[in-house]
Amino acid sequence: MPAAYLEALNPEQRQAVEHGVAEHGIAGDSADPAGPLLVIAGAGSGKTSTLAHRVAHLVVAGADPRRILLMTFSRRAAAEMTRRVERIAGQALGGKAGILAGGLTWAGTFHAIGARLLRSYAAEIGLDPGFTIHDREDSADLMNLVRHELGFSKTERRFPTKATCLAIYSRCVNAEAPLDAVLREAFPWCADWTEELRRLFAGYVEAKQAQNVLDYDDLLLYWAQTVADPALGAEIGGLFDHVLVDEYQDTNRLQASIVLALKPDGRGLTVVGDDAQAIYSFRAATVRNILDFPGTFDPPAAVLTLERNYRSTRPILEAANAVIGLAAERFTKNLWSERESAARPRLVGLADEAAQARYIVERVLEQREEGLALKQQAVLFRTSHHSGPLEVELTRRNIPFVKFGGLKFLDSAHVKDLLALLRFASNPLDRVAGFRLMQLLPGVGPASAQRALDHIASALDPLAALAAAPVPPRAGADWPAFVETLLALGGAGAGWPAELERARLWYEPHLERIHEDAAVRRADLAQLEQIAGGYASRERFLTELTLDPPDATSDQAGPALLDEDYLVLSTIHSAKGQEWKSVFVLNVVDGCIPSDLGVGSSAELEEERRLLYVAMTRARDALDLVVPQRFFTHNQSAQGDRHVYAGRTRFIPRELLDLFERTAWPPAASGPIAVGPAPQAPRLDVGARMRAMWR
DNA sequence: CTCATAAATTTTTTT
DNA sequence: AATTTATGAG
Repeated sequence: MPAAYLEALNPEQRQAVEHGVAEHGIAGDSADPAGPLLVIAGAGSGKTSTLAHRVAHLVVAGADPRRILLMTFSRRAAAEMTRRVERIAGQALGGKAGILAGGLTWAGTFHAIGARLLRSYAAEIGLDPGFTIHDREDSADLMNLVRHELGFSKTERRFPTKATCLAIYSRCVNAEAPLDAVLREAFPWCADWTEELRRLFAGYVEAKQAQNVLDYDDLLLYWAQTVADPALGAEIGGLFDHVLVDEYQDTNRLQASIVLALKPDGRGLTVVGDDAQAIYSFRAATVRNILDFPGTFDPPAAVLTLERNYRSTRPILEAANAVIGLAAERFTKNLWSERESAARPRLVGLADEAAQARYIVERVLEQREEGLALKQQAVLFRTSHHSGPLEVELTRRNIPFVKFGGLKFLDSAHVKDLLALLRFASNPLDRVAGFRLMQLLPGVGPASAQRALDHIASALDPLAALAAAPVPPRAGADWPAFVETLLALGGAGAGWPAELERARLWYEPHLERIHEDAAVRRADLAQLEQIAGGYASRERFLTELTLDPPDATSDQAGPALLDEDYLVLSTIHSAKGQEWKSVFVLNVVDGCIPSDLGVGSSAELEEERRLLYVAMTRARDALDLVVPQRFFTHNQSAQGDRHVYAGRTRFIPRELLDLFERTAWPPAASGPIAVGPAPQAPRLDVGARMRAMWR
């Protein structure tokens, strides 16, 4: 008797769920799971649901949930997946749901899982288990320190910036490619610096090790190196009977190495993805992983394709298919839908970004009147700052919104200062944290900070050494308080999260002194304390916060907002895997999609095309692509005009136009009447004419 | 050596 | 528009 939850699946989904799982329990026993499986799952084809069902089905059939490794692209996806698995399996198991107790203990991102494994295997690979994790900015700061030490900051020609150096380093690691190849392919303008970069990276690696610090890439790199050892690889791989990987098209070579080292023969391995939705090659992800997957094994992996789309109406899907259909490379499937609708997606032409913002606000409100909650609507854009004018307009009209992607609240200086204090107390060898902290004190600059850090670097008890170190000449009265706070935090301390309050009390006077807008920033710190309460210990807090930063920012920040209705603003990248009833895409204009920067190579151009495809396939019932004739741009050329006149994106050429309903806004018939109190564009821009006289 | 000011240089997207 | 480097005063 097949389980009820299987009945809801279509034949392909069901095959994917049942692959290698016999009617009565897992084929053979759990030590001998099925061969490798690749599921190609198109947009909206029920991918998440299928994967969740498969995991649940494995558990129902007797697999131990604690021996299932489930790796997702984001923390949010992991949480969603866990929730669904527990629901499905809970229902099927009924009274025996106790089997799920503890649930899926190994569900998370590659980085989070890596951090956890490395902490427990630290001793065996010569790593101090107390390591701290640097986020992107910390890593860049450390890179900068090394760059300074090597004297690359005062070269004749400008050396690449710290961020660029880190990006190059990161790509070498993640693509498993040698430096010269990376420079040639991705950073040609830095090719002259090959030898200097090599020395820089060598220094960077040494600095990280001396300070007992890992960066994002290390979490994967150390993991890959560990499982590359046959004995350790077998041991760690042996922890798991089943390994499932979501969004496989957006993994890079390093991640693929890890997966293959865990399960060399592919037994128990399932990967899911969609080659048409690969949008992370800038992070060294490669579609080859998914395309080459079946042939990696002997016999090759089973391949199942999910082509039925349950999300979008047929006209929306047809338009999206047409866009991706023009791609240089054919994809592995064709999506179809049975959701009929008369409404084609709209292609809306309007004057500029201000009009674009007003159009969206108006349409969003209109749809809400018709009963569509704000939460069911989303605005997507290519780059984070494209939503600027819209955010202004939304704030002015009092429409609540939450923005995903772009600047995080953790990136703000004051939050980083406070976190640096906690990190430095936990790991006094973390120079980046110490360097940042000490310079908060008046009279302490880079030189004094360096000296103090040098003084404690080789000490057995670094904090004690700091207390004994000479006080920087101009630090004065602030220094003893600083040291005292560190000692208090470094010892047993007041416990968590009381420690954070102690840290804040030290920091607040400095905050007042440094920042004009201290009041606003204090509110952020209060919020941080709120968040901190949710973590068991300082270690957990610091680790998980860097790996999983709260990913939404909103104007009227605060947890209260999350209960209310709000409009979603998101970069296309952050919108991955999500769906809304109504979707707006901003700036569907050449120069934005594709981005001006993305037209260099044809590979980059193709990725931009997939990006538009991903954006379009987020929509269930309504899709508006907005095309401003004129849009604002900065630093395109040194003194060039800041307005750019651009046409519709090249990804929607004339022959595709019939798939869209083309409208102009405001409607021509409405005449010169202003809509609401919104400022109209001037009829005549006299100032622009005056400026033009002299060009 | 620190701190303030002026000049120069810039490539989105994120774990 | 924002960040980093160079320069000069104290």
